[in-house]
Amino acid sequence: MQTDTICLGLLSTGPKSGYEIKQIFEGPLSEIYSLSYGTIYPTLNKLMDEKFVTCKQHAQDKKPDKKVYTISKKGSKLLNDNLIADATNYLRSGNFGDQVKSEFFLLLLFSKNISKETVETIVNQRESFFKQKLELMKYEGPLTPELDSIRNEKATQFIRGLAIELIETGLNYLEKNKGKLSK
Amino acid sequence: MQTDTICLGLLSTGPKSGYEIKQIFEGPLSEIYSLSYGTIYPTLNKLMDEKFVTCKQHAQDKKPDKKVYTISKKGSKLLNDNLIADATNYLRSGNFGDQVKSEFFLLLLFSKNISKETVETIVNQRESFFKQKLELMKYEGPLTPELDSIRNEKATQFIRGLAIELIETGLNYLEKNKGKLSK
DNA sequence: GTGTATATATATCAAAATGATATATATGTT
DNA sequence: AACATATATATCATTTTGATATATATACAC
Repeated sequence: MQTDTICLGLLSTGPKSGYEIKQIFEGPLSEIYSLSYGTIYPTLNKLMDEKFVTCKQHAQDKKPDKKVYTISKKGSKLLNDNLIADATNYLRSGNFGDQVKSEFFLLLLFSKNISKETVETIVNQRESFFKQKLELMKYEGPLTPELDSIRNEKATQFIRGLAIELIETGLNYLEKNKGKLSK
Repeated sequence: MQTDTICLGLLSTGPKSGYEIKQIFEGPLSEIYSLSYGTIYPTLNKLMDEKFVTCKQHAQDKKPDKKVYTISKKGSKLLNDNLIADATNYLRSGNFGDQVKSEFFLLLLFSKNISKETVETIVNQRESFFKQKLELMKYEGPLTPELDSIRNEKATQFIRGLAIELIETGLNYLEKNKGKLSK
């Protein structure tokens, strides 16, 4: 799926800034996708040029202007067309797996060449990182309207439930089996 | 971690061709990393130029020559140095999460715009794909020596065990909760 | 028997994405 | 006083992807 479509999809639940789109990929959607600022900002500018989104600049005290993007009718049409094409291509492709890149697991894979103490630190840091992430994932309290519009989506709830189970599975596995690495 | 280091790490368990490196990222390591041919072949050529690997060309009846790469002493030294630096940088970075990109979950996220039947087909295809993958992951029978050298690594066993649990978690979640998507 | 698909194998390259850096300010911490 | 972190956007060299090309064998359907 192109980044255009992803941004339009996120904006279809309510107006957002580039910074907030990035936050979504560091929070509720971090287990299913990621995007860098270097992709998000040029994409939003391109969508603006082609009138798929409109932009309101909010002056803020002493912080850079916040540019909040809203999807246009033309943008909604594009989103719809692109999603139908993407779904068809996905089924045609025959590739139903995800792309994963894990620095953590590569380090474990080649851990023969790394000191035992360093490997232990790496595993411990991973565990506390994901314990914290799990708490954030389970958080039900108030959010900014931008993040709330995503959280309330049926599909987001579905994805969040899965993300929680995947993190718990990974965490339990690490705790039970990490001894096997150093043995 | 640079692609150089990843290729050297895989070659450190035994000589392999570019095609076999790709196979590893489609099989036992697919849940933790991925690389495309467009990255693998140029990297192997670069490693050759700089004498970090040597290459033996095996003529095959009517198939392209198979180029089997072996790590050199110079390459082993580089692997060791790079891994120590990568481990240090990883701990310093504070970013202990993985990078994930899932076309499947993006399609679910934006499934409002996709017909109910198409969404059902997408979910069913995903399920049969991962059921097959699970069987492959659990396979204990004979393998080519190249794939066997990776499978026998302690760390690979560890990663394989986790991959199996993650796939099972994902599969069970889909089966239990897919009804919630269309409701 | 002829077309189609898949598997073995490597190579290349335009287009896309990353990750680092820059800019600017407030707040909190050592 | 120095340093880190959070809010916010922008840019760009380097890296990666994903598609395409080349070549042959096997297997399966029509």
